Amino acid sequence: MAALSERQRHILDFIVEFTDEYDYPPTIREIGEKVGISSTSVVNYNLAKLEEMKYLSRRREVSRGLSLNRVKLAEIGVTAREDDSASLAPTQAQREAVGRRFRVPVLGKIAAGNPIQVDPRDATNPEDWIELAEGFLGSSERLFALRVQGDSMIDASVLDGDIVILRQQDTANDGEMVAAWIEGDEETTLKYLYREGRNVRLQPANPNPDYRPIIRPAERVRINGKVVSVIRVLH
Amino acid sequence: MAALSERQRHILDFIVEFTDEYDYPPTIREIGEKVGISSTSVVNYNLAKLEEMKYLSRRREVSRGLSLNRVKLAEIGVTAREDDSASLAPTQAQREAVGRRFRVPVLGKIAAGNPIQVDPRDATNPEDWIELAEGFLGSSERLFALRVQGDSMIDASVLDGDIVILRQQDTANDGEMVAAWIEGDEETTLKYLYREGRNVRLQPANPNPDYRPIIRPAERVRINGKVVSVIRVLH
DNA sequence: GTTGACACCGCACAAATGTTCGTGTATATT
DNA sequence: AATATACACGAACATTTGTGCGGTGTCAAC
Repeated sequence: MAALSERQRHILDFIVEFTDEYDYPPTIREIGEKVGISSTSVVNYNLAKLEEMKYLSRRREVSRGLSLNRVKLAEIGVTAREDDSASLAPTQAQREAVGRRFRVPVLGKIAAGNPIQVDPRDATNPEDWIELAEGFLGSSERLFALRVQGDSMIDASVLDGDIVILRQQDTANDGEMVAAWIEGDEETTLKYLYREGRNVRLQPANPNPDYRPIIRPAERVRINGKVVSVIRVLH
Repeated sequence: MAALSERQRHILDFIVEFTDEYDYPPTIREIGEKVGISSTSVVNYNLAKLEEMKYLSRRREVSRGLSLNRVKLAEIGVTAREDDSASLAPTQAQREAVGRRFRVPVLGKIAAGNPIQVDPRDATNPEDWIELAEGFLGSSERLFALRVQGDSMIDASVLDGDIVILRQQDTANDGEMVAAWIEGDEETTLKYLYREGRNVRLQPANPNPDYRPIIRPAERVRINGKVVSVIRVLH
């Protein structure tokens, strides 16, 4: 699967921003204007690509017929608003009434061993939701979850089958457990993060020598988020 | 200010329903069709009224240029979807799967050698609550939580500071992780359970020889509950 | 009975907007 | 060199879609 071009990322960013502001998606021309594309057909072309990659769905011959896949967007760090689509924000009282709970989408599996891509099929419809109380993990903003596959983090007491909850962020401190996207390899993996000069070392936590650290130039590693919680369900 | 006509209410209902399904608002004609209005101008007329009454706002000369005021809608009982995090709306099945939320009391700390009587029936003063979604752990009945102190279960990837969620039950199968009260020793401990004849062996999961199995007559061990989930919050 | 506000209809127009086609330019592949 | 592919451009086209205007019917007020 092809990776996102910079242009496509801009398009996604803009659609999110626009939709959040107006409650309806932009037209092809509105996208082109903002992203700096003079031709409507080019926008159309890229939208088709984005649909192929499941970042959004389109309805043919329908104006503004876009529907974002926000779950998939979270994967690549395109953040959207968290709360309601009300153009007039809910009052404080209403917020209280609703309660401070939030759901976290379990986007798919992340291989902590042999790195594989987060399964795009499951990304459309998260396999599950984890519901937590605010305050438990601090802010409810920008959280998502992944199901761990493999044993590479076993020394960190993260087992195969565990669910890790991550806060979406682009950076992290040395020694923190992160989910990272490795450009070129086109893979997402769960590892400890260490910086080493211009490089980034993604360190597994398993004494088995099969699990080797992955060292890549910093600019080719994009951090998806930092692990803030680990959840295990026994059977 | 005039009240809502039945037609206008239908229009609002439809816009909400449509937007929830497609992520973009309907056109004037789409509204007319569904609500049973043959003329676009009539829809337009009523939309103007609705805007006057602040139920929505419109952008002139913009297709689908509607933005609902969900707060105002809530006042008159027009319900919208609860969440909007996923643009591809959850299926009914998924909605059901998420189910109700419930809170689990964190009753206290549990540690070998640190005698803390834990009585799930006496949840008078829990130090905290964990909030979970039903379906996540099955029934919400008879669940409680404890904060782990010590490393006796480190080999089971249960670390100091983790929160274990237990289902209150008097018995458990061999190999299950349980919280057990040991009469005579007057302590509650978190261990693996094994039966050995008339005896019960409570087995820690730590290679350190300091952590020895505890073997007691079955009648002197009371099982408080079985661990069904482990939760860790990183800092 | 006339007036005027209100709700509605049908239709035509113009603007907005998605689609398509021919073309060009790199880059990789054969 | 020839071919294939991905990406881009511009223009024309066709459909979608909001707007505007003339007209109808009802009802309460004057």
